[in-house]
Amino acid sequence: MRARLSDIAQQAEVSEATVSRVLNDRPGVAPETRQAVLTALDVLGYERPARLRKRSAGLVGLVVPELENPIFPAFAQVIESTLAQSGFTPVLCTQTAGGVTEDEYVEMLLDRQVSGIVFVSGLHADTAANHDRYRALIGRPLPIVMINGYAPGIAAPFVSCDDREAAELAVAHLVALGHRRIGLITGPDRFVPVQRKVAGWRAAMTRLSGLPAAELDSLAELTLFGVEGGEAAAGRLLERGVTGLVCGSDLMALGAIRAARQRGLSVPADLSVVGYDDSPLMAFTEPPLTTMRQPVAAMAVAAVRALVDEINGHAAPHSEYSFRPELVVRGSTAVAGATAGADRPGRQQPAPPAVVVPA
Amino acid sequence: MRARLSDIAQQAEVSEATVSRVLNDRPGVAPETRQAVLTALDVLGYERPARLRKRSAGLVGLVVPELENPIFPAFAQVIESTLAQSGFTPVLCTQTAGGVTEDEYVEMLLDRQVSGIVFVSGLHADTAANHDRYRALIGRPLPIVMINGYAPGIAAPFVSCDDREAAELAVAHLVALGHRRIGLITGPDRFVPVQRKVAGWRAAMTRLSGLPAAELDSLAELTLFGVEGGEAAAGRLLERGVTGLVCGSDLMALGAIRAARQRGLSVPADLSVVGYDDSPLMAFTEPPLTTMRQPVAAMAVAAVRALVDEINGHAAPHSEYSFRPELVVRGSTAVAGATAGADRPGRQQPAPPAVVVPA
DNA sequence: GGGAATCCTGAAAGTTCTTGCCAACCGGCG
DNA sequence: CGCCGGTTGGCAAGAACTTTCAGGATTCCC
Repeated sequence: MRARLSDIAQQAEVSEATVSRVLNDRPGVAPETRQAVLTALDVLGYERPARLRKRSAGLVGLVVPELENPIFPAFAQVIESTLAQSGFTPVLCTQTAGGVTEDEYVEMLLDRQVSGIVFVSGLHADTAANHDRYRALIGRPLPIVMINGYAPGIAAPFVSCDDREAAELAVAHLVALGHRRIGLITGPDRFVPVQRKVAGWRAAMTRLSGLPAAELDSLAELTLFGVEGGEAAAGRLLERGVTGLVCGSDLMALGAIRAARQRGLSVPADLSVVGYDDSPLMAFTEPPLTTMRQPVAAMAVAAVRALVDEINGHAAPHSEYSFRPELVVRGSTAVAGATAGADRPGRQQPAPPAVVVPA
Repeated sequence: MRARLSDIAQQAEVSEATVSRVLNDRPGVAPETRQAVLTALDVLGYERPARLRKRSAGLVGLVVPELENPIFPAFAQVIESTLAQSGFTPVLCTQTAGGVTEDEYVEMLLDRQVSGIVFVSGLHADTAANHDRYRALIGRPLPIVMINGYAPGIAAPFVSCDDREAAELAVAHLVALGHRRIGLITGPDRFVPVQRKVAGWRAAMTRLSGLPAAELDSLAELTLFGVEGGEAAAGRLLERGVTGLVCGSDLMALGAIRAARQRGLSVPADLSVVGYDDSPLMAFTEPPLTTMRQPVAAMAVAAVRALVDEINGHAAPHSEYSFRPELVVRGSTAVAGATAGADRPGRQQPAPPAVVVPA
């Protein structure tokens, strides 16, 4: 049996009339009385009308694919604090293997009446996915913003790091160190950022490495994201004689370093590795990872600003904001052909400060 | 003016009686008619009662303090997938500096009618916080489970890693390597896990190190969580001649290693460092970090199982489930007095497999 | 200290919603 | 064709909720 007004009135020691006033958010009730009624409401498990729920507006969904790659917690953290500064309450939704899918999360967020949704590396980055889901959201209308990925025909702001440029800069860095056989390790081909990195790598290799185009195909390994994928792919590429590797994520780069070590090779003396993301802790790895930094904070601020503008009715430009990656030179890249242990006696001494080379 | 039953009946082209039947979820209404009424409800913006909202049940809040320390994403990921397997939809809430507080998140979760809440390292671990908030939740009643922290007088299941044991094992490991002046670096004193680590460290030091009790006080540094806190504290302890350090988190351990390097010391030759958590990527750090592993998966499963039991009305024991930490020996600890570069020529070769020493 | 204005509250009157009953309608089936 | 089960509308009684109105408390001003 559901609680009735009379029950609540009894619990709060007021009259039914007062309870009714509180429930309908009408004036003429003292704040303490109002609070007492609300408390009684909760005690008896009475369902509050929506208007009494604080900030039911101001909720923003944040959908990220996973938390294992530290770049995603990093994005989540920055976006959340930026949203909070704008007065919105973030609701973080992360997919898990065999768990809740992006669509299910979106449905839940719609039920919860969110004001907008930020997608980080979601299905919008997957060319094999149907993007009608996003058009449906925009049509409701519900403001959405996409980070790292692009799909044509979706009238929403896109915020991306320039993957193509990142791959080109990584290749250029390795070429400048004397490398020529430079492999690429990244994720499955259906993802937009992967395609862009492949394009950038291929363009830079064609321009700078002097390798014949036919040979390039054998130096690109598209594998699973994560340490293990990088490890497996690096193993295959090392057999093809690469001395430099451009990786699509820092985790893949760590996997590649592990693969090299397992073959008795030293990084960076025998193999130079460039990561991608500059996710947290990469300065503490062995060796400290040279990587392409995504400007996470700037991207988060841009995404939140665009979303807030849309929420407030000021349509943001529905184009792609492209952010420049920075090359962060640490210890995983070195001049090609340097011998292990010669002038690099391990990294026992204080690590040299990272050199940041803006694009 | 709010929509009335008669308006909805008109919109759906049915009678008021039918609308009333649908609203109260009573039998005797054809599925198509029911759907038509629900549609009319949404068209007119009538607020549906909770029971008609899709999957409003099955939502579980997951409150974590931050995402910067990788142990928290790790917990979140495992708990989320465990919850998903039990048919619950996790809602992850992370606090951010200057952003949403734990209480605000809890209030939002209550509004969203969650079935339960999991707190990871929340205010329940803070002895300076008022724990009435948790008693109020339990009184609603709402099932809650706490991870890593304990507060007496809260009738909820607690799931913790045995901090005291972890600190003792870490000290024992360092003592076995010949260290005697072993410092402790951990967070502010008001947190339960900190107090327990201090107690464990003190007990083990008294038993094993031979140092006078009076001297111990100067070897414990309570500082801020995070890399910078560890760095600062390690600097102070190095001046007091420690050769081994037990740290309250992996991030602090990384900070401690950085502090040692900045003073020209080598880890582990001049200073051995033990972390805590075995958060992801710690096998890739320089040097690979010796650390006390929290059994994250086991703890998550236990916490979720307890919560699901409570949600289903089978009260779980309201005591503390204490999980044993494991010592994971990697490269940041070595025999005391070993000279830099002598028998440890850097870690250029494949890292030896980590040795896991269960408690 | 008194009086008036204001705010808050409860009783009662008024409105909306729920429920039970029954008849009407519809389609399937013997 | 007529029976039958399921569905729906009409109606009315009554329950639940809202609003009105007047009384009581508080405060402020003189």
